[in-house]
Amino acid sequence: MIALVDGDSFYVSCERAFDPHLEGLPVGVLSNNDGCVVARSRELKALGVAMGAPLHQLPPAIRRQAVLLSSNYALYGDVSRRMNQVLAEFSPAVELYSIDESFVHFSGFDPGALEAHCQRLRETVRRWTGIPAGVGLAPTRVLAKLANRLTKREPAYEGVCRLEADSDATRRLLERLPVAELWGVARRTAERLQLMGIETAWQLRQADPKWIRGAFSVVLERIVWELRGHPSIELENMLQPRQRILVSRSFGRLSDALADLQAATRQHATRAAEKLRRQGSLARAVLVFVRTNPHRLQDAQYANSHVVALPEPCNDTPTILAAARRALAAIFLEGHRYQKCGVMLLDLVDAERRQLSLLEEPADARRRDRSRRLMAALDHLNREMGRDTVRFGLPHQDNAWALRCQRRTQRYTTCWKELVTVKTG
DNA sequence: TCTGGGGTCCTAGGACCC
DNA sequence: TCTGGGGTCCTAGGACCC
Repeated sequence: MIALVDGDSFYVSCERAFDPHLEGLPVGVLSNNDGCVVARSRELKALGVAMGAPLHQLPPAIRRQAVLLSSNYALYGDVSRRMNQVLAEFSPAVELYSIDESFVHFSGFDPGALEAHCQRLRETVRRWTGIPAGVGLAPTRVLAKLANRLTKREPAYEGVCRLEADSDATRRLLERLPVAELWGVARRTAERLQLMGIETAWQLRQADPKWIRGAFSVVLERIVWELRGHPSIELENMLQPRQRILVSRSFGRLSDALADLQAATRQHATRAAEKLRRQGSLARAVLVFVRTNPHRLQDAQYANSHVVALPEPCNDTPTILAAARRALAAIFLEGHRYQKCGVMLLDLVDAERRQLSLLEEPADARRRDRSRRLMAALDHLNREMGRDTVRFGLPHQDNAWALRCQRRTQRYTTCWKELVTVKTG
C-alpha cells in the first residue's frame, strides 16, 4: 500500500505551530512579493477566499478580518525536513514529493494494523512538529491522493482514510467525482474529455486505456490504470539532482532601467550558482529571460529569453555572471517597463563525472582548481556567517526589484537572532 | 499601486543522415 | 510524367504539479 501524507494547510500550520494565537483565526500565507494567497486556513476558505487570489482583489472586510502573512520559506522548509524525519521512523521507504507531501510505502501489514500504524504516525507528526497531517492509503498514487483528500472533507476519518481499488465505496466516490479533480487532470484535459462524454472519474476508469493513449497521451493512460488499482506512475526521485535550476522574481515595482535588470540578473545568477554547487552539478548553458507585466494591458508587452553556452561545464560564479550579463544584453530593449526577470542554468551534469578535454593545458587545470577552492571558501563563509556575507559586486539599496514582504514572521528555527521573539500560549 | 516561483514529463515537428 | 523511407536527435511549447 501507498500512503500520501500531507500537512493540512501546510504553511498556515507552520505559522500556527510557532504562534498559537493564530489558532481558530482566518489565516492566509502570501506568495513572494505579497502577491497572491497561496495557503489558507479552514476559516479563511470559509470566508470564500480562493487559492491564488490576488491580495489586492480581496474585499476590504476580509483584509481587515484575516491575518495575512508573507511567506517564510526558511521556516516551512525546516518544518518539512522534520516532518520527513518522523515519517522515516514509520517506514524505510519515504519519497519526498513536495514541501508538504510525501509518499510512504508499506508492505506486510494486516489491514487493521496498517490503519492503526498510520494513526500513530499522524499523532507523532503532530506531537513532534506541531503539524496536523492527513494520511490517504491506497494501492496506487492516484487513489492515495483521493483518499488523502477525503480525510480533509470528512472529519469522521480522523485523518486516516483507506481506499481499495474495487470496493463499492470507491465506485460510489468515483461516480460522483468530476475528472478535473483527479491528480494529473487539469482544465485543458478535462475540457477535451468532456467533449468525448467523459465527465466523471468512474467514466474515465471504464474507458479503454489504449484509446485514451491514442486520443490523449500516455500520461492519461497511466491515470486510467491507476484508477483501476494498477500502479503505473513512478516519481522522479526528489533527492536526485535537479535537471535545471531556475531563480526568478517579480520586481517590487516596475522598472525600465537596464541597471535594475543587470542588478537583479546578477543576484539571481549568484543564487542559481549557489544552488548548482549545493547539488554538486555543473551547468553547460545559462538562460536569462525578461518580461513586462502581462496584466497591464495599457503597457506595451515584451518577453524574451536568450541562452549563452558556457565554454565548458562549470559552477564558477564569475563565469556564470558574465554569461548572464551577455544574455541580458542580447534581449534588453529600451522603453519597456519590466516586471520580472530570471536566470536558468541548463544542461546540468554531475561535477564528479566531468568530461575532461584532450586538449587541456596544465594552466586550465590550475585555473579550475583555483576557482573550485574560491567557490568552496565563498560558500562556506556565506553558510556560516549569513547569506551575502561575501559576494561579487556592490550591494544595492532600495532596488526597484527588491521584494516586498512586509508581513513575514520570524525565522524561528533557522535564525538565532529571530528566535528570541517566540510567543507562548 | 498591487496578480508567485520552481519544477517535471511528453509530444510534435524540423533538421539531418543514410 | 516522374522526386523515398526510416531513423535519430534536438527544441519549443503544452500541460500539469505543488
